[in-house]
Amino acid sequence: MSSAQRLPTMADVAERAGVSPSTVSRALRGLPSISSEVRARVEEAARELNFAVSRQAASLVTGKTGVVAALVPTLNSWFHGSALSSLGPLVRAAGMELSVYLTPDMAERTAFFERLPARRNADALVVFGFDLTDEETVRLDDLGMPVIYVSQHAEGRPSVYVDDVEGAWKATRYLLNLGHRRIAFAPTVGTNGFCFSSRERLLGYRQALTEADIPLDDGLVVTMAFEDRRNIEEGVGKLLSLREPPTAVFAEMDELAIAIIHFLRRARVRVPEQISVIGFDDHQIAQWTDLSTVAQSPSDMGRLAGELALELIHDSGADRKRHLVLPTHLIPRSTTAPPAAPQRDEEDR
Amino acid sequence: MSSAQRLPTMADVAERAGVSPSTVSRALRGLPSISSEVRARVEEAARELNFAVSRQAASLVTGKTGVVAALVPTLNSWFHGSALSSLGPLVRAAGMELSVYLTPDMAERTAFFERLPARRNADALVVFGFDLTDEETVRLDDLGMPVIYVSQHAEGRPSVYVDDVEGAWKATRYLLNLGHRRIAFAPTVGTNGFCFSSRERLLGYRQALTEADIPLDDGLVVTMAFEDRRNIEEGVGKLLSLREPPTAVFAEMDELAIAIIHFLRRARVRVPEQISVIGFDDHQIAQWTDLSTVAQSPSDMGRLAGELALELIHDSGADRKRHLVLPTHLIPRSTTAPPAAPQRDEEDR
DNA sequence: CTGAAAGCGCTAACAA
DNA sequence: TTGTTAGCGCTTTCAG
Repeated sequence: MSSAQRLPTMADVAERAGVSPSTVSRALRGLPSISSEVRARVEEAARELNFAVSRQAASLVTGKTGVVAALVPTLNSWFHGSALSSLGPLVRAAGMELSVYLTPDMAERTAFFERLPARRNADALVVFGFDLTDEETVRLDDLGMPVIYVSQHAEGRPSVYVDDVEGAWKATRYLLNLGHRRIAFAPTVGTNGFCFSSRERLLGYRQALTEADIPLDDGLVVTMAFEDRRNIEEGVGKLLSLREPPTAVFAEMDELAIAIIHFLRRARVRVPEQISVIGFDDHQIAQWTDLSTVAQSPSDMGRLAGELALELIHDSGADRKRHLVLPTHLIPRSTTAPPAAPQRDEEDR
Repeated sequence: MSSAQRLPTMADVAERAGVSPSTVSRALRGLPSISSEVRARVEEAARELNFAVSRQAASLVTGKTGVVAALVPTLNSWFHGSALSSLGPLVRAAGMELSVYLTPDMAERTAFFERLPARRNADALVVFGFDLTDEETVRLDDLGMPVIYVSQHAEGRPSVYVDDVEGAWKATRYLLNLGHRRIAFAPTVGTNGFCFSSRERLLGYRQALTEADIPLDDGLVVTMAFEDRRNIEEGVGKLLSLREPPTAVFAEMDELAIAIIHFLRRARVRVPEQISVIGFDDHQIAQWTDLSTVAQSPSDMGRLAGELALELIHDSGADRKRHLVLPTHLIPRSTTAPPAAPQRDEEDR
C-alpha cells in the first residue's frame, strides 16, 4: 500500500528526542553509558517515528552483516525443513537475519561455488546435508567467514552430524534380535544428484549382519529411487520374487519405508506379520503411521549448528574444528515383529 | 579456516586494473558505457582478488537492499518447503538474496508484527499461509515495501492462492460420482495455532453434498489434530463406530489421509474396497502411496509470488491489487473406488 | 554521560 | 568512455 516515502533516520529520531545521533545509536543498542532518562526519551521518539535501524548502514561501519546464511540443496525435504525451522528462530533471537541459499540442481550448485554470493553478505555459513567434494570444501575456506557443516564430516572444520553407521547397525541388530535372518536394505538416491547417507548406513547394516555371522547377499540390497513410485514398486517386486525373500526390510528413510509398506500391503503381504519394515529418521509421518524407525533429530542439528555459528561469529578464539556427533535412537513401533514361526512358503496360508 | 583478513574493496580492484573505482562499479554491474577492453581487465582483477561487492555499501546508496524476505510459520511442512524451494532460486536468479523469517509459535509471531524486523532489511515481503488478522495485515501495510500474500486472500493487496472451496468440491463430487453417499470430512488443526484452509474446504464439501441433495451430518465431520497420532486414531474410531459409518473419507491434507488409511487398515478395514480415502495437496508421499487426492502446487504459488514481488520491486507502477487464483486438479489414484455393492454390516465377511 | 567529526564501501551525479 | 566528488545512515573514536 504505502509507497516509497522516506524512512526515518537516526537523525530524525535525534532531533525529535533533542539529542545527538550518536546518543540515539548508543541508546538503541542498549549501551550502558546512557542515562535512563535520555534512553527513555530516545526510545519513545523511535517508537513514534516507527524507526528501525538500517542494518546496511550499521554493517558498513561494524564490518558485521548481522546475517547467518544457510546453504541447502532444497527445502522440500523433511530433514532440511526441520533443521532450518530450528535454526531460524535461534538466529532471530540473536538479533540476526537468516539468509537461505538453495541449490536444487547441479547448475545452481556450481553457480554457488563459483560466485560464492554469500561472501560479504553473511557472518557465517551453515552448510546442510551436501556431499561436498574436497574442492568445494576448500573453496568455502576462503569465504572469509566461519563455515559450519551439518550432516557431514568435514575434516578439521566444525561439523554436526549423527553416526549413521551406528544408527543403521541398531536397526539391523534390532531386526536380528527379533529373530530375522533374511534382512533387506533399501538405500535411495535423489534424482537431483544429491545423495543422502546411503554409504554409511549400508556399512552399519553390513557390520551388524557380519557380526551375527550372516552372509551378505547383494540380492537383498535394492536401491529404490527417491521420488519414483514405479521404481519403488519394482524394487518391492524384486524382493518378493527372490528365491528366498526377506522377512524384514530396512529402508534408508521413513518416507521410503512408508511407500514400501504400501506396496507390500497392496501385494497382500501383511506388515509386520509376514514382513517387518523399519525406516530411518523418525519423520512426522512415521509417528502417524506407527512406523518403527531409527530417530535422528534434524532440529537438534540445526540448533547446535546455529549455536556453533553464533559462537564462532562472536568469539574468534573459539575452537574451529569441533565435531558434534549426535545420537540416534531406535524407536520400535508396530511395523516390526518377530518373523512368522514357520518359514512361510510364498503365498501359502 | 581463513580468519578475518580484510576483504578486498573496489578501490583495490580499481588500483589493480588501473582504473577508477566508479569504472569498476560500472563494469561489474554490466552497465553499457564501458569499453569491452576495460571491462575485461576489471573482471580479471576482480577475479584475481576474489572480490565480491558489498551489498551493504551498495544498498546504502541505492536505497535497495537486494533482499526478498519470506514470512513462514514453519519450514517443517510440505507446503512451505515446496513454496520456498521454488521462490529461492527465482530470487537468486534475479541477483537477490532470500531472507526467511520463521514464526513457529505465537510469541515469535507477535514479536514479528511488533518489531517488523524486515523493515529496512528487504525490498519486498512474501507472506506464506498465515491466517492473518486484519490488524496484522494493516500493520504490514506500513512496512514500506510491497507485501505479497500467498495462500490467502488479502483484500486490495497482491495475493496468490488456490480456490480451496472448489478443490474440496471436486473431491466430494468425485466421491459422489463413484456412488458414495456417506462421505466424511476430516479437517485438521495445527498445535501451534496456525490453521490451514479448513473453513474453505468444509464449505466446498458441504456445497457438493447439498447440490446432491444429501443431508449434512455433523457426525461425519471429525477434526483430527495434526501431529497427534492418538487423536487421529480416535477420530478414525469415531467414524467407524457411527450407527451408519462413512464409505468414504475426505481428509483435509494428504499426510492426514495417509494416517487415516493406516489406522483403517490396522482395524482390518480395506481401503478402498470398504472405505475410500482421498486427500488434498498431492504431497510427494501421495504419489508413493498411490493416494487419490486434489493437487495444488505450492511451488507454482512460490514462483508466482516471487515473480510478483520482483515486478512490484522494479516497477512501482505495477498493479498492487492483483489476485492470482491457481487451479486445483483431482488426481484419482488407488485409494478410492465405488462403494461395496451391498451396504456392509461392520466386521462381517 | 553526551556531542562532534570522521569514515565504512559503494553509487550517482557531474565533469572532462 | 572515464574520473572526480559527494554523500547514503550509521558507529566509533576522541573531546568535553
